[in-house]
Amino acid sequence: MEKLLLIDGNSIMNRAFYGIMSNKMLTTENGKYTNALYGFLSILFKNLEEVKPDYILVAFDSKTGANVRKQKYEGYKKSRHQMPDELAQQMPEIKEILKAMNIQTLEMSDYEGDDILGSCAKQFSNENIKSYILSGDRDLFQLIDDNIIVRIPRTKMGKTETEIYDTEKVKQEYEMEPEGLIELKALMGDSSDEIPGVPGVGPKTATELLKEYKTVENLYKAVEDESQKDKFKEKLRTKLIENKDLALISKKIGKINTKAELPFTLEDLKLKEWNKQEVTKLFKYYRFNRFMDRFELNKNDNNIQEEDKNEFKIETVIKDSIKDISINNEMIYYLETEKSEDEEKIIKKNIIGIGILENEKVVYVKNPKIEELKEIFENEKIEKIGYKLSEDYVLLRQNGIKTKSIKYDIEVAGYDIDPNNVKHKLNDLAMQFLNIDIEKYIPERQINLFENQSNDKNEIGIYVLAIKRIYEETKKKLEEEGSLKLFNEIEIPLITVLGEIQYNGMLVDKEELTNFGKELKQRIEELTKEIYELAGEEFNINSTQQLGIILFEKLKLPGAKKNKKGYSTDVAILEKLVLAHPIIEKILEYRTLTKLNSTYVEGLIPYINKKTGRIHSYFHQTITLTGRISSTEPNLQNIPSREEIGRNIKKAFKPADGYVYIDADYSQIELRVLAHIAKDENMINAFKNDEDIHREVASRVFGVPMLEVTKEQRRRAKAVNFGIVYGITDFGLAAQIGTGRKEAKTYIENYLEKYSGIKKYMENITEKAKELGYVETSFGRRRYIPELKSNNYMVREFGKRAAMNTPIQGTAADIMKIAMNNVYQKLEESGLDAKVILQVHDELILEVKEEQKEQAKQILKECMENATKLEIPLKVEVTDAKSWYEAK
DNA sequence: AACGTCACG
DNA sequence: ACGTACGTGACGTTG
Repeated sequence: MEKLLLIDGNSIMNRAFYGIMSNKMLTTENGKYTNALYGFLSILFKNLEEVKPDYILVAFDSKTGANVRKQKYEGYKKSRHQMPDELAQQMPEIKEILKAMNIQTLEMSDYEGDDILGSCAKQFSNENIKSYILSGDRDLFQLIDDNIIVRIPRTKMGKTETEIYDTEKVKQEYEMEPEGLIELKALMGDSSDEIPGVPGVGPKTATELLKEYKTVENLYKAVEDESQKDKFKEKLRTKLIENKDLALISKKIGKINTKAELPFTLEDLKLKEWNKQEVTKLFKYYRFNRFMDRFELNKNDNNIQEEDKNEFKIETVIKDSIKDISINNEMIYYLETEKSEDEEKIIKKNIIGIGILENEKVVYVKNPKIEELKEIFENEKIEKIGYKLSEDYVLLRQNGIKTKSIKYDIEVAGYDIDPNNVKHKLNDLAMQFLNIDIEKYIPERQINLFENQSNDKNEIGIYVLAIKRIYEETKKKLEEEGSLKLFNEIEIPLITVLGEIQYNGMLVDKEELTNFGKELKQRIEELTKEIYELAGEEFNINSTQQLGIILFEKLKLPGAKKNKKGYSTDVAILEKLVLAHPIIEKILEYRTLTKLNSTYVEGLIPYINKKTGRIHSYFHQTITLTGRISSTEPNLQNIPSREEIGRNIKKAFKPADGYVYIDADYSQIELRVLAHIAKDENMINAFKNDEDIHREVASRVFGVPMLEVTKEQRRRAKAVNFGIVYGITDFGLAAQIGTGRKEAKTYIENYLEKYSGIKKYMENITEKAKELGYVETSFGRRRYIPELKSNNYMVREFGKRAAMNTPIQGTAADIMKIAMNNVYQKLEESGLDAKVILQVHDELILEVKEEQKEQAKQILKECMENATKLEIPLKVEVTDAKSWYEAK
């Protein structure tokens, strides 16, 4: 039997583009993007290997392809995003490459790629020819039959896998024959292509209906038959009847055309030899070294590739004990771990090996002994250099090892060089800084039941070598950027503190949380009933789409605003409608309570560690663009605080018996930083005099004496203060304080006039940012802002606001980091029974032995206030409390 | 996976 | 004329 591989060119290019998009390195020297090309080819090669086709075709959408369907329904693919330029550029290029590979491509005017694939598959397949359709698009499932299979590539952890769909699989997943999917889509629609379907009918309903009626036409026969009226819920029947047109049109446009007249025979699609010379030329141009190696295209011209390969090699030897390794004052290492199911672990991983650089070799030790690890990791004379050391810190800490002398973390280095580097996998760093795909140098893991150790050492060896090289590269870059001080003095010490914070965790009273959850659920149930009652029907209140329809169509409430998916129903909108209908306040309360329950009760409980009774969140140092820390699994930096009802959650956070919390927060740190950076006299004086800053601003902006500032004026001034820090717009401010735009504009103008230093700063910083392409904090933390160079006005404006905000938010973040380092240091030296357990940007919490609280308080306050010296003092408020709730 | 929404600073 | 305040993470719905 012969095989025909049919490839959906646009779809695979799309997948490839988004799949490996953030690998910045996938560009040629002159900055051309090649990621989609590379990804497409990877997927292509994989499928060629797996399918081993005899015939092949790649189909592309034509420019006019969607028009035919648009004529039937104007909404079709209407708001589909235009292909980004970076991808569009690559479309002709892939066609050129395919041509060099002698692979037939086809685009036909008035047909979409789908139609070509469908036509080929249906017209060429029979018992002797099997078709394999390769696409990222599930719409093609409707084509599946005994001789047609669909293959969907997925990227999983950087590797591409293929999901294979045949008739059986479709039946399993959709409970119907492939052909039925045409009917399914006709009823439920498809938002990505903007096929309307019948509004209000989703996958569930549609599937049920089709089980009985098989086709849309059949269904309508029954629906329109008065005698069968009882077989349908009344609402559903009405919906179906009202939208019959939509259903029929949807079916038409959802159905792939399999009748296109093809300009070739199967014979024309025969797989042929490549034009090796052309392919080599192109691969070289695009720097697809990996493919060149793989297909031995550069065999004859012995060039850089071979050297490269030899260069990135290191001898790895196995030793039984760490003791057998000679380690000097510096240790470049990689901890090998595996997932652990142990519920009691804080980070659910086990250490299963370690690779350490020893002179020009890597030594690999399998299952290192804890005592031996302890000896080296707690040795202050051995400076540690590695990757993701905060995680290692906790991993070792939970084995009773307190790592000392952390010197260099390549992940943090990559982040400090450019926080836009979102990818942090070791391989991503290697790609970026070494221009090397380290996977390439790792021999495939052999599955060998008897001796599965044999290959680990080589893998770990490569990792250690990569760490060493990246260390050398990033160090140079940090130096060039002038960020070495920030890195060495702030970021590196912080790794330990963040590790400690995660290890320490926060004790949470599960019972208290559960009880609060019960109260919430009870009230939620009441509210649900009341809402159904007021709406006159049951619906999913959590569904913004359904809610929007109830509010703005059924109840005809005013002020409907559309977003992408329907009506907007956020608080701002709802609050304006409180008086318009009694259902609104119920919905607002429902929203608040379900949020609390699902995120902070149900969401938090599973994170309480079985052994410690504590929540040990991650605190990430390499996520934000400004230098702040972020917290996940769970996020402890957004525990409710502003509203009383939500604050109750904090009652469940309490110190261990005999301990108290010491909670300190910086007062107005961002505005103080702004005053300092902008050197604005009025603002500096206000802080020096310890004025109520919002009142002071109100007084100037509204031109009234301090004592005559009204509550409302203060509220507005406060919003202006916040707005200024964010890079204010009149629109944003107006939305915030609920006034007209003009009024907001006057406030801003008044403000900038009174605080002219700030006005100057904002002008200067955007100017400078445009010129240099980046902004910096007072401590030399840099953020590149490529948005400033965008052709799009909106994007550029955003860039300006980021340029204004980042030095402020970032400097404040730096100050807090310094304070954290100093607090940790001082607490260690003092020998107090006190632990740092949480940071929330301007708030820092310790858990301290009750008798020692005064000493700890003093240390915390002093460290925070004296973290740095600004034009104005830093003010810190400290309290002690028996729960987080009480710390106000 | 994307979106809307909402919790925090 | 357009569409907008900065920085995060989690959840539920929808596709």
